[in-house]
Amino acid sequence: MDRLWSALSETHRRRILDLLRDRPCSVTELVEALGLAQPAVSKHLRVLREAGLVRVRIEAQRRIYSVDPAGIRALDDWLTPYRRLWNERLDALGWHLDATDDDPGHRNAHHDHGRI
Amino acid sequence: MDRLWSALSETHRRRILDLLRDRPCSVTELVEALGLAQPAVSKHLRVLREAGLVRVRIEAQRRIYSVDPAGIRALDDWLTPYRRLWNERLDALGWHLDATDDDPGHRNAHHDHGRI
DNA sequence: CAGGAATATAACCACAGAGGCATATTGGGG
DNA sequence: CCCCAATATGCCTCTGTGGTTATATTCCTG
Repeated sequence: MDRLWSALSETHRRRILDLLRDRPCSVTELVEALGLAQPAVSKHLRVLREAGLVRVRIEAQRRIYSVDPAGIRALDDWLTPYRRLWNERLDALGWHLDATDDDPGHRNAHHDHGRI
Repeated sequence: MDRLWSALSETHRRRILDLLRDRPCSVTELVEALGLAQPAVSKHLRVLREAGLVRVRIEAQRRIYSVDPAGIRALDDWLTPYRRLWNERLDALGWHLDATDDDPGHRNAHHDHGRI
């Protein structure tokens, strides 16, 4: 878990994920997109790989990297218990009940946060 | 956004969030729970606050900290475009459709991941 | 109003990690 | 088989940051 977070804490690595979300890329492509030296990018990719956030497919001398859903999944799992929390608070405070809400039934739940 | 991730990259800070998710706590309570020195905890709390992850309520000399949904919300938003991705991959590969799935209707859904 | 409890801030130290350059490695093409 | 292209790894440096101790601040209590 620690690896996951520390991998994601870096701007360039999040940028890499953004790029890979679009389409799988070779290292060279990423180097060009990021404006970093190639070794730096390779290192970032290593970190991302060890965190379960990207995968490699070897294709001749090219390494084609793509997002590994496992890592994202882990992050989502971590987030789950908190999501409940912010749903409660949102309607408790009468905030923006926008359309991005996945779970429409929840906002009507009787929120008795009795322990506070 | 950078602040958010760097705040979350630290184990103790994530632990603090875990604790606060249960109930709001004073600094001293957190100090005891974490086994860290008080100044260290105060610094972590500062970082979490500036990242929009916790809030403070002043109560006499006590500072009562609690989770600020805003930060969690931001993280969730970041995750959104990726969630689509791993949904596609999961059923494309016929992976573990375990019981942790929040959305029971989904696993039976006819998964036409037409765009990949 | 003095004393102490609760918390924040400052100064300092130590270590992790991000970046750069040089080099090793691997695979393909002439 | 040799050379080049693509990528990884090693080594070094430097900045960022987490931890500690000491001190400032704030507010209740006797």
